[in-house]
Amino acid sequence: MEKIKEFTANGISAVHIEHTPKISLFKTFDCGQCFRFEPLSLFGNKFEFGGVAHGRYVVFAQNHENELIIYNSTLDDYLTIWKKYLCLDVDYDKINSDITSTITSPHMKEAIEYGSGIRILAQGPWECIISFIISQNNNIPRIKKIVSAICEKYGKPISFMNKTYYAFPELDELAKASVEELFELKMGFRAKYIRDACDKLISGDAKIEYLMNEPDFESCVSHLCQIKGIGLKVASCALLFGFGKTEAFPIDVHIKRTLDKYFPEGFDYIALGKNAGIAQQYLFYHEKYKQST
DNA sequence: CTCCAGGAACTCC
DNA sequence: GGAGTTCATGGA
Repeated sequence: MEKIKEFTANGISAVHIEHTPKISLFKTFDCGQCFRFEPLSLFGNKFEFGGVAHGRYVVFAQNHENELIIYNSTLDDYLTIWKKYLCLDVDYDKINSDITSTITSPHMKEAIEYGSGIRILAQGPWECIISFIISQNNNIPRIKKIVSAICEKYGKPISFMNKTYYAFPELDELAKASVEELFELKMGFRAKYIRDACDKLISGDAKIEYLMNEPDFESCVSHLCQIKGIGLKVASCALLFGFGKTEAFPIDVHIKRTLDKYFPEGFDYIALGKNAGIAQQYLFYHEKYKQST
């Protein structure tokens, strides 16, 4: 059972939660699902990650896997915003054992153990759509640079400890950008895709509300694929990370590599149902970061 | 120099 | 309907 205390650090309101479900902040913010958090060492904890989410600057910290410290947060913020954002209301132990019993390959088990503690963040739908359009044929450090450039140019400033951060711009803010202005942010051919996403979301050809309410996954994919620059993989990432549609199984170069290498007989992600996205994240993290053959 | 990065559109046959 | 090519950028 969680044990929660509020406190202040350097005049900043904070929350300390003990006995949390297992979570690894390092893996969660290092696994390539989120482009807006950076490692810090401000408050003397073993792991600290700061960034903007839900329109405010926040620092998540921990010293072990069953603990969480949140700076610039009240107890109420934790219960109403951050607990959900960090997916701490979901039973990952059960998900992990369900994955293991569906996919019996030893490699699946190894990937789960290696990625243990990863949580799929509940990020904003709109932010995810744009971020994963940027992600195509791109690498994570440069994706982060481009996304933060977008925020600095079009998002609202947020002040924290004498520094200025920027929120991810709302649709109407980003929609002011011309293709030429976007191109200046070094996103290359993706500029016209961002412009098209803004156009279709403003005109109503594409609707975030539709995606939130439509239960059929394939219908959501088709709906997103109307937008230029969105194919199956980008749509799957947006639906997984931005809409909580965990039946998504995005297949990128790393996943393709790992499926070829360890599952030559095929990988039935449909059989995983709502656990497919979490299994995918374990496989991705293992393939990308574990240094071995 | 070439190759690659959380791909998709375009152009051929 | 598949297979190859192109698209911007920057780091290795």
